[in-house]
Amino acid sequence: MPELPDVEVFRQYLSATALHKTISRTRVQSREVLQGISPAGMGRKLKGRRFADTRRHGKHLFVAIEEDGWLHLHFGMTGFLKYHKDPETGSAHPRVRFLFENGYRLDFDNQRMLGEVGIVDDVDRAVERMELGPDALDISSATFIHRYEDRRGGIKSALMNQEAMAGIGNIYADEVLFQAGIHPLDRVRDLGAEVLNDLHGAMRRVLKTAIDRQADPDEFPDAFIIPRRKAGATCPRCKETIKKIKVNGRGTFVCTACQPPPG
DNA sequence: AGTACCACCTGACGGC
DNA sequence: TGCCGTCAGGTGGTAC
Repeated sequence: MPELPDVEVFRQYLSATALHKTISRTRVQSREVLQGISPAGMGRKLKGRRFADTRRHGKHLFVAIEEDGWLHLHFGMTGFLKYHKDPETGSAHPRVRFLFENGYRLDFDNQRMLGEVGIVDDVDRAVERMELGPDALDISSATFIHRYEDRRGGIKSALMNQEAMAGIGNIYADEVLFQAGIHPLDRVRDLGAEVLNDLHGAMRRVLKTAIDRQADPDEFPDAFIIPRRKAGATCPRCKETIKKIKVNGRGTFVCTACQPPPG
């Protein structure tokens, strides 16, 4: 699930639920997801402290630990957060749990364990170390054009490259390209500054709309292609049949009428 | 610099 | 019902 809009919704959720509450203990159910810290180390770092603030960069979420560093959460393909009180109705795969003195807990659920939980001292340095590009909602049109105009290769893989720009994954890349009327296999170099500028605008609109709708495809506008990610669905714009292709090994949905394939 | 392919994990789904 | 291949909204390594 988690691309930029999903992680932004997680950030807002955590901010609304788990900030400023004293942590009584942590429970690590699957230590494979811990990065660079032991379960005991995690417990020592958090016990008796409170989460104080949140930041997001691309698909990464950071949670300030009162006066001492940041919790770093990365969700992989299957992660989400759940703040709840009842151990019975909690999440199905809670890999790490943060228990609060008020009886609630925040679960880091991560079915496939492709996510990561760690501690970092400084968010900016962590972003630098992971070699993440500018956040897709922060990047200006000028920087966007600058970073892409000389790239070789296809536009979809470029949008998904987290070093070029952070936050876009397989699903939202398809949506952004659909909204911009650009085929995922178009060569970046052939697009030109004007088209890149349009693409940047389409990207901002898609991301903001998705966040407005809580990243819930059921709430997306009719003009979005995300809720129609299945072979044989019809294009919301022209009613042609949506095609499924592979781009860099990833399932990719296109309307070849609205997104003409490269020559 | 890009891409193709495999790997990491767990689970759902369709075909036989 | 059971087994099997395939696929999945992420990322990293390696080989070309």
